Amino acid sequence: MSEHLSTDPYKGVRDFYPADWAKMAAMFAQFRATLAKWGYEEYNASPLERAELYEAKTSEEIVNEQTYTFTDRGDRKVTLRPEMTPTLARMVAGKRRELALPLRWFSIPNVFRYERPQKGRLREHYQLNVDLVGIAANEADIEIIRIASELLKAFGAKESDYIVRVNSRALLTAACAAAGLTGEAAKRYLHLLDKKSKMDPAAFEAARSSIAPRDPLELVENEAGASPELAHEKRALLDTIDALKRRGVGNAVFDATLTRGFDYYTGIVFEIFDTNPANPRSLFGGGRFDRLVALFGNDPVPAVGFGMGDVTFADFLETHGLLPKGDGGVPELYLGTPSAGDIPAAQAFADTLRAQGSRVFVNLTEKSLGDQIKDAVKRGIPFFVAYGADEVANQTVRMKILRTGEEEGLPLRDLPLRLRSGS
RNA sequence: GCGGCUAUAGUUUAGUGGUAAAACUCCGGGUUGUGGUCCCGGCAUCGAGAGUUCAAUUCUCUCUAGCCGCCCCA
Repeated sequence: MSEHLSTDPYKGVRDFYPADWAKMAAMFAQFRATLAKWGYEEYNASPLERAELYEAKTSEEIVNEQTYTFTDRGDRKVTLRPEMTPTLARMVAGKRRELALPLRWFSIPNVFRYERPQKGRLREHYQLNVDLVGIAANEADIEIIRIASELLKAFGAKESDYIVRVNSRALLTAACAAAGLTGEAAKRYLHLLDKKSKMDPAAFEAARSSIAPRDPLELVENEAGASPELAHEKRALLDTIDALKRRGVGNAVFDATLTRGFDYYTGIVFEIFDTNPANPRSLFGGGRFDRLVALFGNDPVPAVGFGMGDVTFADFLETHGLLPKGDGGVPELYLGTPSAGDIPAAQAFADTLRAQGSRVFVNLTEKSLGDQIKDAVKRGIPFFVAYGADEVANQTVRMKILRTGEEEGLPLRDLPLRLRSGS
């Protein structure tokens, strides 16, 4: 190993060999098909962004310690995008006047984070992002959460397989205000709340009382009437959750401890969890970010959306036996050549098949036909046809169905149609 | 950033203080116009470096990498 280059991919990132990418592509195809039904359009952008895009907009720890940031030769600070939402906000702000709101957009970007890889967490992953931009009303929140749920169902998941936890940053902010917490103190409290489910109750109480004399969470649960703002936000959130339940998301629940890590959320926040105890990870996370676009100097543009990582999602599908296989565009026909001299004619014949839509693999080796058949089997190609002097002379071929071993004789010109009818 | 475990052929694994075994894969041959069986042969400086020893793949240390926790979470 010392004198050769390593064949391993860089730490925490993956190679996608064709069989691997076929699985990813099958997953993405399902995303695209489902989102198309809801009128969502796909966009994309470069993974390189100005570092300042993330400063003070994402979360300090993430930016300082968990991004790939470097200085380019022109002395610009550059960051590999750790998430797509700031890019979306930038793109929306950049063409604010030309874009017809609302925007229903989605993307499947690769995003990067600099941290130690472990189960379900890598340094690069693909993340489906779905956003509805320009609608402040809770109809937008409902649509976005329904889509998240519908995506899972499109893969065959049942409502018992996952749970949709919903909360509201506006509600939490109102509760903090009612408890006398604002600014930094409120932020610290939210951070603590985020960890509550993993903490010992006594430890939480101890930490909480040092920040907040009165627990805002208690106000949310028992004394919403203490502040009109708080009562209003709680009512609004419960209405939204009720609407979700009535409209196809029967497994939506209110969870007052859900906060999400990003500072830019302003309203509803939600996460979808696998209910299988073996895979207790958050699958989707999202929320409303009504002030992000305005950071670019425009008028505020309300927006709500979510992100979902391919690694945890594939784990979910696998756990529940729902992973689509995907053939990855394996060729339909292996065109064998009795001798190397037959290759040009075989390619020419293959051209006529390709022109009619067939996926054809032409042998380029000098292997025997027997070995070529073995090769076809190994590649998972279903049909084999030898093309040489005999076939040209007779204008017929013998097509071998490798799965069964049967052979069919047929005229050359019928081959495309035969391929289309499958095995 | 902290901790635990692991590292032997392309892959998955066995094994030993006296330079390694198997299965599958791959390559070649038996078998140069039609596969899946079978048979034969080939493919490993045992992660890197240092130390102990007559001798290290094996023991020790350092490094590197991978996996798994913690932290944090997109």
